[in-house]
Amino acid sequence: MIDLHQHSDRARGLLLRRFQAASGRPVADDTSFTFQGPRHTLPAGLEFRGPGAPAPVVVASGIAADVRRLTDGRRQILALHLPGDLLDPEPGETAAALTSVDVVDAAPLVRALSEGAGLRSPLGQAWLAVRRMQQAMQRDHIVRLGRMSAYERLGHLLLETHERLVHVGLASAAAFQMPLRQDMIADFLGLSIVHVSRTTKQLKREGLIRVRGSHFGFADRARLIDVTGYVSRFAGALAPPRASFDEADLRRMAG
Amino acid sequence: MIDLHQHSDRARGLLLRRFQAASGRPVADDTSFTFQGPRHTLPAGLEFRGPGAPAPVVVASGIAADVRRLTDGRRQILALHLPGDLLDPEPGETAAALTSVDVVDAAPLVRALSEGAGLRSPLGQAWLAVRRMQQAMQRDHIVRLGRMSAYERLGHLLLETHERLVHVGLASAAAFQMPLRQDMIADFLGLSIVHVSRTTKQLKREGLIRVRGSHFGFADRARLIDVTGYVSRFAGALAPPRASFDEADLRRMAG
DNA sequence: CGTTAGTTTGACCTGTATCAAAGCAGGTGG
DNA sequence: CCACCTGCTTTGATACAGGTCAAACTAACG
Repeated sequence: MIDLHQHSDRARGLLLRRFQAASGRPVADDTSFTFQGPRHTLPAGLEFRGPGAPAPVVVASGIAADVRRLTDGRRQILALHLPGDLLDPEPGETAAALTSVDVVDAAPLVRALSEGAGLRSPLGQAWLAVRRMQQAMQRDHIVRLGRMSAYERLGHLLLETHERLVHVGLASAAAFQMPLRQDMIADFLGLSIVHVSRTTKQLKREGLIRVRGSHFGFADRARLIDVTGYVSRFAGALAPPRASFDEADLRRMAG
Repeated sequence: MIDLHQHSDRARGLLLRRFQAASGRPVADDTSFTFQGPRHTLPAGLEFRGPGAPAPVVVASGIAADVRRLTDGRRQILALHLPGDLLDPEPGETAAALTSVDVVDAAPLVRALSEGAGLRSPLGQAWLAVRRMQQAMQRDHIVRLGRMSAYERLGHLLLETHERLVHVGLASAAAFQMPLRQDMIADFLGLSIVHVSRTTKQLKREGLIRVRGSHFGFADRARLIDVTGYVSRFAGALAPPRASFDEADLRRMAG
């Protein structure tokens, strides 16, 4: 009971930080929505297809991902969902819990947006900002896979993941707990496990990162940003929203 | 004048076919919107940033694309826009005319949707279907780049492009005019120009395709679909939504 | 402690890139 | 009508990034 509330509060806090980071503006901790149970714990390895029963959902802890699997077993991770992220697999797509994942139903938020505040509200704008950011990262991912070397891909991913964690308060300025195992990194970056290991070593050797277990630190973040061409997709980096079609997004989530 | 009208009508016809193909339902040729000038011709090679002057826009002829360029000149094509497609670059993203491209302003359509028909209408639903389809193809692209061989990538692209052209009436059942040069294909598939040439030859040699200039034919489409794992993203092909991660699944996968 | 899941290393192989040159149009001007 | 561009594709030779296989290492954990 108490546990449940702590969980919902945590998810709420993370989500609001996320909104703030994506929109670039503080989002008042208004009372237009609250999360209440049921809270689900998805065991590591669980794969499920969207739209799910409690969907969309907010990740409270653990790492989820959108995945595709080819007939011969090859796996490609399409996107990562860190704590505070909205998880809402498209119809026909598969999502997976990479680690054990706690989620809370985001329906109250959707309701608050479609009935109450609306997309014009700060909350609504933040929601849209998050979606735009997700799509921008999806495009980043295409570039990473299509035109970057393993070395660049890994550095880029580390910078992106770190930044996302920082913005929900789960990492300090120059170091973080990497939440992905090497096999997941491999399936995300389109590489083999072995090569991820070797590439990590190379980044270390060349003085760009420091690693102890799953704890990563940036030894020379500026240079890493330079060599990977990393561009932040958070607030400041995004142009202001366009007038048209805000409605579309809402309906998609609602219907 | 007359030319202008022909152009707008053509764009309108293509767009409606596109809507129909994406939504899987005939879209009545309602009069809720019409395209009128100005019609732009974007010269081949032009790059521009969204949101552009006439945005969104419908491609009437030619090929446009969303592109990213790395600092050292490497280019990655994120998505292709064939005739009948909506082109609406995100803020901060770059679009390019790969060939000379004729476009018409899609504002009338946008107005019709936001003021008149609404998203619940057949037209609105078709619009949403197109957007969903674009996103599905974007995810396909990630898989192609991350986990498929050059051979698979190329075959997959040919099938996709052909299908898209068929649905706007620009290709017959088993052959089509490939609208992309090999350097564009390379930048789309994350390959070198030379390897695209070699891979094309291999597909030919193995009896999957027939090529004469830019005219491509499928010699054994079924086998090509099989070997590339191609899945259509057009209407009928979308899996019906399934209720998911109910407790049953959780239990089953828990172990 | 032994067991297990994850990472690292080494040896080797292959897919794809790179470089450079040669073929092949389709158009232009002489 | 030929001769020559110019833009695109193809071919060959070679190099390298990244894959595969298999074994050794590490660390957490019962």
